Amino acid sequence: MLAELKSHLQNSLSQALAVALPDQTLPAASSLGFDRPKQASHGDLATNVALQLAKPAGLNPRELATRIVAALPTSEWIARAEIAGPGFINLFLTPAAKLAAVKLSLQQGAAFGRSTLGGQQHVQVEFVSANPTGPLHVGHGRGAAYGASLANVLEYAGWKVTREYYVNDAGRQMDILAVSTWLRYLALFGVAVPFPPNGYQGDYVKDMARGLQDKVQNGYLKDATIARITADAPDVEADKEGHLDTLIANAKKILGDDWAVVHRYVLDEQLADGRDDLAEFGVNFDVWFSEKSLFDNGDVERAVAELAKRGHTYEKDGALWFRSTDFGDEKDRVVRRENGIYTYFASDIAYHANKLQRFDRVIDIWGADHHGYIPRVKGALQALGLPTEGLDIALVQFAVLYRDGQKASMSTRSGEFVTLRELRAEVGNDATRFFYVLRKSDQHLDFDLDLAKSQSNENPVYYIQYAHARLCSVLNQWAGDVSSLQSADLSKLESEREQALAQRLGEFGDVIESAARDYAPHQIAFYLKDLAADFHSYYNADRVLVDDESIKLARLALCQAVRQALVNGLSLIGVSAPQTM
RNA sequence: CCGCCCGUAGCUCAACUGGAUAGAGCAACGGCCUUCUAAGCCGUAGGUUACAGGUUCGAUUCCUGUCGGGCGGACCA
Repeated sequence: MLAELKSHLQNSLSQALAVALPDQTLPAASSLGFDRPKQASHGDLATNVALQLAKPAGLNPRELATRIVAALPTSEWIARAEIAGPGFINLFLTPAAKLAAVKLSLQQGAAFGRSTLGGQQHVQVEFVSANPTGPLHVGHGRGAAYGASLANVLEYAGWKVTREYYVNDAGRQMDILAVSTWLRYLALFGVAVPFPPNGYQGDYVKDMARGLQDKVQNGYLKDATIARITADAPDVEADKEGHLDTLIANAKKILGDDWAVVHRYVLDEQLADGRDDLAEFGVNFDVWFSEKSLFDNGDVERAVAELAKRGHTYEKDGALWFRSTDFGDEKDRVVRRENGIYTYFASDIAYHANKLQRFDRVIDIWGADHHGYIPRVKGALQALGLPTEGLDIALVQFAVLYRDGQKASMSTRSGEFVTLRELRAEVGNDATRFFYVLRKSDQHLDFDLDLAKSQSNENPVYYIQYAHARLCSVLNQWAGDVSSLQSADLSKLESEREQALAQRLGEFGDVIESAARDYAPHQIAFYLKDLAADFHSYYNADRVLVDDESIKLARLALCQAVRQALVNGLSLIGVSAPQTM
């Protein structure tokens, strides 16, 4: 409901409460809420204050409700109030109240639905953050769609938002990618080292190898031989991880300074690929934050030292442990290994410490498989004396792709994954974004490829877009100046369907705030479906372009107002609003 | 064995954070195109909200237990 209407109703109700319960301490007007009843006979809005205040007041709820209604001041917004059920107060609104959103939408245009809920606080949304070791797959796609939509919604609801991608450019995985690429490169010159089973198998690695060849020809061939590369390597069957680590060590030796160049090359290639992929998907980032930079500038060392200084670490078996069990974790965690190398966890502590200093609020979007990580991260921040209330971690459940009723598998190493790029090419960006965001993020997602692809009424994404196209068509046929519709006489909108549609329009701002508060952009998709449904129903029942000029203008005003909400809402979830279909 | 998420119509999912007779889409069935886009509309049918207790005026929602599914439980990331 519109802010103006809401505060009016809150004040009216508050006045009535003061009369009905003169001796009670009453809730603040701004805390009074209203429900939207499911049934039309229960009015347009309902309040349960009488049920809630009955007990402290020592009255029965219906009696209290009667007193409140009797004390309710008369209003141009409230047509009447009724008492129902155990003590609900049902409010029936006047047409003027229901239609108020139409004018507001016309006036505010692209800002219709914006809110000041966030108070311009600075929030960071960190998402995707996939290892740049290969193409993004459909699981990353869901995190991307969710994170981008959430960031948009928060921004629209009055936060200052920074979209950030944490680049894991420091770890062993990048080394594995670099050595995988180099081995493929060597193979181009006939140096056929047996490819390790736990290396990166995908064709994109071979593409990068050819890219290296184009760049430097045989410049990285050095004096590599199978014998030198596999020197001192344990048997693959017995110890494949050790085998791979030895290959990496030998590659570093053979390549010398060029190792860093190859490493940098594969990183840049994969980051650029991911960035392009995401940009085409309508997902953009303000900051690409390097994990490696945390090591280079000493942040990791400092964070661990601070933990130690505060007495939350101990040494055991040559490694340095963080006593995370003191903070609710199920076991203590290593931050620095026996070999002196910091764990991923250590850089993650430094990263989160860094983030909490930069922002009022930090939202991490993680795959649900990382849930076990939460206690140790929050524990470490607590141990550092940082405000963990500022950190929210939103888990996104897996997306499982179905094709012809069959599960499609996805494993990066095996190279048999369905990439985000393939998915987008097959399904289209709009349907992909919509399907991803149509489920609550903590719900497992069955992504039905055949349904998403279908260009038919089975596909829900077209339902909303079609409503928009119809609206455009009507407005185009009228061919008048849309801005003139602001002065239309809305009292001509007398039918129930028109008022219901206008009322739905008035809920848009509530949905934005609710979606922002709950980190739940799916609510917007559902709202848009409802709004489109109300419009389709109206469109089918009544004609817009009628002869009566004032009625026509009023209806066009409603159309334009609804169209604006559809455009605004669709853009938040990254779906286009086509003018024709 | 332990921890987290989940279980709602045949299928895929909602349910305004504890409200009234649990709602949509698809699939099924019956209607509506010489009039602004039929990718639409109108209607019918479909439920013991996994199960058993508990909390209270009131539970899909909160608590306990059972069953079932997913994911975790590295000096990997």
